[in-house]
Amino acid sequence: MAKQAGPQLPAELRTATHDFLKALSSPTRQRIMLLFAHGAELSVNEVAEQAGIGQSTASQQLDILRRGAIVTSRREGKTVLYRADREGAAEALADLQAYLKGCC
Amino acid sequence: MAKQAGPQLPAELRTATHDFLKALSSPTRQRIMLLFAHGAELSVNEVAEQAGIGQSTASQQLDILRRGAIVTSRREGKTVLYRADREGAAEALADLQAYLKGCC
DNA sequence: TCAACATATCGTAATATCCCGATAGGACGA
DNA sequence: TCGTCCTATCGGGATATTACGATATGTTGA
Repeated sequence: MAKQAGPQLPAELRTATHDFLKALSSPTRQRIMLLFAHGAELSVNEVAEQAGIGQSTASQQLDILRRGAIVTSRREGKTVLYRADREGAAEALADLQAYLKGCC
Repeated sequence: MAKQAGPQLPAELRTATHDFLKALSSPTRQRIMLLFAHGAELSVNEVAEQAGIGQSTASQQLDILRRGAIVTSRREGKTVLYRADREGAAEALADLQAYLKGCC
C-alpha cells in the first residue's frame, strides 16, 4: 500500500521558503538582519535609525522579513519589538537544502 | 585593551551569496532549476520549451542562474548545455547558513 | 563562402519593488 | 477624554525586474 517509496520529485519550494528567499534577497533587508545579531530586540524606530532608512520603510521591510519567517515581533507597550526568528530561519534553510538536493 | 579578537561580526553576505539568493527568489527560475533534477543537462531551447518561456527569456534567466553559481554551462557544438552546479549551490548554502548563524 | 541552426543581445512595454512623506490607528499617561 | 508617542498604512515617483519579439553573434556542415 502505500505510496511506496519515494518522495518522488524533489518537490517545489514551499511558499514560505519563497518568501524567505525574497526577504533575504535585498541588501537593505540583509543589513537589517545584521542588527539582530546576538539576539537583539529592536523597535521599528531603532531599526530605521540604525539601518539609515525612514520609519515607514523600516516598518514595511520588517513586515516582509516577518512574512519570510526570519523575524518575529511582539508588542511592548507602545512599541513593537522585533527579533530574529531562529526557528523559522532554520526551517526555511532546511527546506531550501532539500530543494537544492533535488535539483543540484 | 585592544579591540579583542574574535571572529568579530558574523560578517555580511558575500556578493556571490546575494546573487544566489536573488537567482532563486524568482518562481520562474525556481521552475527552471527543477528541470535540472537528477543531473540533467539541457540546452537553452529545451529549457525554454519545458519551462514554457521564450528563448531569449530562457537565455537571460539562465545567465542570472549562472551568475548565482547555481548552474554551469558548456558548449557542445552549436548548443550550450546547462546543468546544476552542485558545488556552487553548496557553497552559497554554507555561506547563507553562516550568515544566519550570525543574526538568527 | 554561404545557409541553417542555436544562443546571446537589444529595445520595449508591463509590472513589481524600493523608499519616501503624509496620515491613520493603537497604547499609554495626565 | 485628550495629547503624545510609536507603528502601520496610504499614495506616489524613481528604479528594477520580467518577458517578449526582433536582431546580432557564433558554430557547423555543404
